Amino acid sequence: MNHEYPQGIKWTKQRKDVYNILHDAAEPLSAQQIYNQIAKADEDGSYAPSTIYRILGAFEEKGLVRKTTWMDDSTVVYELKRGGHTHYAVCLTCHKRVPLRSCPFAHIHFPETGDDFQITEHKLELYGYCKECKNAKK
Amino acid sequence: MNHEYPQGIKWTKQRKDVYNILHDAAEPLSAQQIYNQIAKADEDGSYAPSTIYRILGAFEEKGLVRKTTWMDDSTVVYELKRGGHTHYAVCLTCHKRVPLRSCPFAHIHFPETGDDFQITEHKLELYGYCKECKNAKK
DNA sequence: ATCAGTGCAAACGATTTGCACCTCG
DNA sequence: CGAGGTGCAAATCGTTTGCACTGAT
Repeated sequence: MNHEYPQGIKWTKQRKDVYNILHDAAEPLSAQQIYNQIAKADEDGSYAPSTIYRILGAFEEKGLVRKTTWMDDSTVVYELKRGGHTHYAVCLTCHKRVPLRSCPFAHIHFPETGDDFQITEHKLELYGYCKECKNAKK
Repeated sequence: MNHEYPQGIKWTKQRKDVYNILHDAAEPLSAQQIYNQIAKADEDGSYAPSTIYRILGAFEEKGLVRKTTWMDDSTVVYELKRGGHTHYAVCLTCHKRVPLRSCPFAHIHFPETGDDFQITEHKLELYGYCKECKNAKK
């Protein structure tokens, strides 16, 4: 836990735990995943599920986290807002997710939308087959 | 209803109705939206919600529809698989969706994924502010 | 001390499932 | 006629809410 907790919010034990889990996560997590992780780690009884949801809601309001869903799965997931953003390639067979090492839009302009729509963010997911599943199919 | 129904599946009245609605839809629809549309149009009592879900599930298995979610909203939506695919720009204020008139990846290569991941599909959503909401903010 | 945060259990909305009946092919 | 589809109601799953209690500042 060698990191600072952002200011302007009350840091209870529960909130710190959730924050730490998101901080160490390799990819966006659902409320359930966070709950399970806490339940496993915490001997002294875990938190109420509702608490996790409320904490995530509070984090979102404060702009600490980004709320999204994977497009192939309707579960809501949360990720800490860091400097940049990451896109993923998702395997259609084993559902493994591989982060892209760069954003294809870094130096590319977005297409016109017809009206003068002002683009500020974007989300991209690639789908296909990972090395293992591709070979397995042969 | 001047269109053919794909073969290899039993075409009940209910399935035809759902198919027609998806056929005429401008964008992906949720089971609820389809249900509501049928409930409104059909005087003679509408279908059981479960029927809509089962029909959509059957369509997906047959490869007739594509199942997705909007990334800013966890609702599951379905769209008929047609020739191409469409991306949308979503207004962060009024949630209006504007279809892009072309896919930015039409002539652009995907970034490396590290492993040799074989990309077959992709999904993109742009976020920002539509003309009206952009002006309203001033 | 005070007010926001938490636990618990009940409420909710979307989706699924079991079972008896009905219908397309 | 027979396999598969449908309606209904109960069950499930993720998430939200009301209320009394607890804890951070």
